Amino acid sequence: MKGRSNSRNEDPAEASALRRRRSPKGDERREQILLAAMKHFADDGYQSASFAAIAQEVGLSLPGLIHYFPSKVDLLLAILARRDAESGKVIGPSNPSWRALLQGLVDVVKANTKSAGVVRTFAILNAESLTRDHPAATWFAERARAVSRMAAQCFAEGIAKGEIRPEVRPDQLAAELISMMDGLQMLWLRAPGEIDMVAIFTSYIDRLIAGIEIR
Amino acid sequence: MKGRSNSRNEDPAEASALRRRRSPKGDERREQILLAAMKHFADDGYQSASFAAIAQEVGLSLPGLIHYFPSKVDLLLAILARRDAESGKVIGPSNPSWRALLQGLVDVVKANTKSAGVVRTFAILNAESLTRDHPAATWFAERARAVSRMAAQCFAEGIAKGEIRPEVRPDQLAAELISMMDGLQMLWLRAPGEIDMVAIFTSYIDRLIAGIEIR
DNA sequence: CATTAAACCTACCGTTCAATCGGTAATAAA
DNA sequence: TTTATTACCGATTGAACGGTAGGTTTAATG
Repeated sequence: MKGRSNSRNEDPAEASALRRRRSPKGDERREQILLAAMKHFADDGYQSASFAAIAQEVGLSLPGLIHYFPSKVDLLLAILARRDAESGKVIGPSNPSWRALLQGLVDVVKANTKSAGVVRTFAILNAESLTRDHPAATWFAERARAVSRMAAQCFAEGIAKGEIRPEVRPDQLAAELISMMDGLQMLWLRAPGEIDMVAIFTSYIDRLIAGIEIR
Repeated sequence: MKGRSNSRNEDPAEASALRRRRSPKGDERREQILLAAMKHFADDGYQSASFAAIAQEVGLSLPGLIHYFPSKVDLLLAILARRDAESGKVIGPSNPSWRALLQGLVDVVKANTKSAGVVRTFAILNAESLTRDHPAATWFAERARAVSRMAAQCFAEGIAKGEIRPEVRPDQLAAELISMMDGLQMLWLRAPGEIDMVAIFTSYIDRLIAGIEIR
């Protein structure tokens, strides 16, 4: 009884929306809101950012904002969900070689220096999510875990192929990589412009490769 | 006219306390408060921690706490000031060789895994201080700057002495070190026990030395 | 012993904040 | 055109928060 199936409209997009009416105005609003929220979270963090201030920035009252995102937490989760969707498109289920992985990370750092706003948002939220009961804690934890496992897998294959020294511990090396990237971002957040993230990370990666590869 | 100089009491400790009466009970309270505050800041961060809850933990009402620390910011700054005092005792104005510096950092990481509570407090505050107008922002920024300059100086001397490859950029290497230490702490904060900070940092430092020294 | 500061307390205040209630107006679908 | 849903708003609420006012008791000092 859930589908009357009389009209010609049966495509998946409509089916997933399930009784959800769309309006172009609403979609645009959602976009504005997510952008404004990211900006506020980037400045003040999630906890200190004011839900009402975000509403005001897009020309809405607080109830007006709540119409789109029923609570502050929902707004945060929507931002994280969108990040999932976007990175899902880009990365895909590929399984790169360890050299390609490292080169890819360098590219990521390069790209990050261009889009400072988004990067700042997620770096701030990442740091803030270390506190107790933070609504984004599990998201960042799982994300770090996934990346770590992926990288460790690459290094393990490198060892198996005889390209990487066997005494290298894949999981530890993966943790080291993540630490360096997150740490660099923290330093960069504090003094953007004073620090050359790309140069530092590149020289680090070069030294890393030289240190683990079998010549 | 600032000193009446009639009584025999003229030692510096008394002079700096300047009309301040001491009581053993108060000193003990101050100690309790600082400890409780660090615990709360470690759990929730400065912003989300409740001033009144800290008071309650040491068996005081909020005004009772305010008697000792006139505001929440004052309490935070007192914690930072104490850290300054303690690290001032330990480090001193020494100027170690770059090898001694790196070994010292490894020792610091080792020591940190023992005293998790304090470390967590400062790591959380460090991360939180990245947000706008955070009361601890300048403290952490200046601290990072000081450490960075010190390390860069060590590396520069190493290059001058012909022990380190001349293409190494001292300031960038110093930034890399700080990034790694802060990043490792973030990862460790999220899953303490799951990550072997000492092992990861040690192998990183070993590879770093091998990569920059002239053989 | 007298004085004075320390060591607290109860009661209260002003603000900020996320969220609710109960609506109205526009608009898309049947 | 009817109907249901979207897209909002003004007023309000309740809780949490940092901080103040004004007091009393305890204890150190001269």
